[in-house]
Order: sequence, then C-alpha cells, then structure tokens
Amino acid sequence: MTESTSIQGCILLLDDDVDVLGANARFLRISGYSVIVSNTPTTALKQLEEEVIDAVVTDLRMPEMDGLEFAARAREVKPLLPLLFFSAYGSVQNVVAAMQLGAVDFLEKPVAPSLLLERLEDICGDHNEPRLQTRMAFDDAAAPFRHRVLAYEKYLIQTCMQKHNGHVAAVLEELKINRRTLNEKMQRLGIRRKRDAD
Amino acid sequence: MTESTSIQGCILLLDDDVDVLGANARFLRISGYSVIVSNTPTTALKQLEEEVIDAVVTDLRMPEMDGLEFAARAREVKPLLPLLFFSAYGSVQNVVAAMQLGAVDFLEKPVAPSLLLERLEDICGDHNEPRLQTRMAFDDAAAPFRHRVLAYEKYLIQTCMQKHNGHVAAVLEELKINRRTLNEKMQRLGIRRKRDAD
DNA sequence: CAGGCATGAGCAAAAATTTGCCTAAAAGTG
DNA sequence: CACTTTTAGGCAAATTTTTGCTCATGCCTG
Repeated sequence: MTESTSIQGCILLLDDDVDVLGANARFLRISGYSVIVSNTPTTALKQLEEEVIDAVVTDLRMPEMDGLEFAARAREVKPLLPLLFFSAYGSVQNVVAAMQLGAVDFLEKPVAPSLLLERLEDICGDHNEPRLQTRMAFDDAAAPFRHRVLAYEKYLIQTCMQKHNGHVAAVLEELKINRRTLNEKMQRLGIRRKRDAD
Repeated sequence: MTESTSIQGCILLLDDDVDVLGANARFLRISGYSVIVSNTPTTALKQLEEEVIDAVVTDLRMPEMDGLEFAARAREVKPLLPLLFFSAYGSVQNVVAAMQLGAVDFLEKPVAPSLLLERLEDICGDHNEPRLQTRMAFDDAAAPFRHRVLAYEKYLIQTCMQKHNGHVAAVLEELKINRRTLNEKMQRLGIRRKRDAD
C-alpha cells in the first residue's frame, strides 16, 4: 500500500560517517519521512536555522564538535526541538548529559531500524507548527500567572486533541484526566472539538 | 570555608545496603543536610508522603522493587521531586529510563562524596539546574496533564523568582498573584526562596 | 537595640474545581 | 432507519484552592 506517502515530518540526520548517514536517510525516506542530512555539526546547525525541522537524530562522536555540544547549541536555536541520540559510545555520563540537554532518547548503535522508527513516530506523531504558535501564547512573559497557566492548559489539550484527531477518549487516556473535567476545561477554555476531514 | 552553616534541605536516602546507607547518611548530615533513610522502596514511599523532602537519592538495584519502579511511584506522589540515582549498574537503557522519569542525574558507584554534594547543592541550592529540569518536565509529552501543569507553574514561579533575585513582592507584582497564594504554591511545588549572595 | 518591612504560615470562610451519576444529543454502523 | 458508541452537560456532593486576618520570625536600617 502507498500509505507511507503521507507527510510524516522532516528529520535532520547528523552523522559524520557518510555511509551510515546515507543508509539511514534512505531508510527513513522509504518510511515516509522527509530527511535532511548533514555530516558535520556546523552545517547541521545552519540547516536547523534555515529549514523547518521536526526532529534531530544525531551521532555522539563526531570530529569538530561532539554530539553534546551540538545539542546544546541546537537547543539555543530551537528550545523545543526533539533530539534523539544514537551512538556506540554511550557511557553513563554521556547519556546523562544528553538527557539533561533534553534528549528524548539515547539509542545504542547498532540501532534497530524498527526502534528508530518507533521513536520518531512518538516524536513526530503530533504536530510541530501549531505547537510552536500556541506556545507563544503561554510563553508571553508579560501576562499574569493565571493567564499563562490557562494558556498552557489550553495548549496541552488542543495539542493532544489534535494529535488524536478529536478522539476524546484517547485524550482522556493520554492526559490521565477525568472525562468530566476535560469537558469542563474545554468549556472554560473555549476549546471546540473538531475532527479532521479525512 | 564555612558553607555547611545554612539549612540545606532534607534528603531521602534509599539503599538496600545498610552499610552504604549509614555511611552516606552520616556524610550528608555532617555536610549540613537533614537526612531520612530507608532501606526498602516501600518504606521510602511512605516517608515521601509523610515528610517534607527536598530530594531523593536512590540506588538502582534493590530487592522488592527496583529503583526505576520506585522512581515511577514516587513521581506519582510527588511529580516534581528531584530524583538522583546512584548505582554501579548503569546501562544505557537504565540511565535513559531514569532520566526519562525525570531524574536529575545518575551517578556511578562508587560515588565521590564531593560529587554527590555538588549535585545536591545544585538541586537544593541555587535554582539553576532545577529550572532546566522543570522546563523539561512540562515539555515532557508523556506526563499526565496535572503533572505538566504543575511543572509549568513551578517553572514560571522559579523563573520569575530568580529574575527578581528572590524578591517575593516583585514576583507578586509581575505575576499578578495573591501573596498568600504564592506562598501556598511555593509550598506545594517545593520551591525555596533563594537570594543571590550580593 | 528599636522600628519597620518583608515573608512564612495557621486558621477558617469563600470560591472554584473536580468528579460521579444520569440523561439526552450526536456520531458512527450496518 | 434502528442500534450501538461517544460526547456534552445538568446537578450536587466531595475536594481543592484561594484568600483575608493575624501573628511570629527574620532581616535591614539607623
């Protein structure tokens, strides 16, 4: 079936080993992602600023700048960007450092393709664009506490709702929230349920 | 240096090896922390509910329930409580799991006392790291609604508090929030006021 | 040291939120 | 269309949060 044609998101792949890079890129493309590759952190950072990217998958060991430093810099540019590490050199310290930088996961090479896909699925499953926009609302430093918290709640619910295509039951499950409460909140926050036309 | 003079906070130590437990407890007490010990996860969980605790330091390998499961349960009770692992069995997977549960760090046994102190300092002391920690918490897509909202509230307050160098009145003003309410929230969220040494 | 702020916290009333129960409307299916 | 599954929302009780009062403590200034 040609269902892999749907747009899954755009992944930035960073690895200094061009063979690995190519193989992974090919694999991800076949799986339906659009992929941008980079074999040096520097170019990757540039691409990060220029392209719309949903997630980054990076190696740890690289010449010029290691994966951690790259991640730190990437964070500055895109604070919410999901980072995924994969490396054969996962010492406890490295892993801790990566996770502290906000990595979603740290996969050990060799990475099972299915695992990588699964992770990316988790990451890109919900959307990135509306997310950032809504984020602006609750990130407005001038607004009073209460407003910001409400904005955040709204953002959370909307995002989740969207992710599950308006399926309330799924939202309940994911957010671990009482059905009645969700109703109330949506009422109060002015969130309306809407399903995508398929 | 006479740094151990100020009240540092209350640490819950969990380790099934009573010798290690005792030694660490003694060490931390000498260093100025108040320490609650536990040699089983179950009692630790109970203590978590009963006592006011600023951070938990736990082993990974334990009979009855491993450190990860303990951490998961602790999270349910205290979603924002700083967790610190230390263990000799730090596989990449374990570390990732621990960090995904929101651990602040994962130290490898044998742990250098100075390192442990340093970490606790980060956690209980100046809210520098905790900020990042909190931020990640509310960005953690897997966490339940309530946790995420709390994490966000904590982040807001901490950030604002830091911005105004611990000046509560200024925070009140900026966040447009009742003084009593702020007190309550700080209490509930485990935020301590901290002014920079000038 | 006295006096004045700034802050933390106990207490209880007031207000808001959460949640179970239940009904009706809406949506999805065959 | 008849039937099943999902949702929204009224109502009231249960629970949690907010907030005013008040007091005690700590800190700063003079």
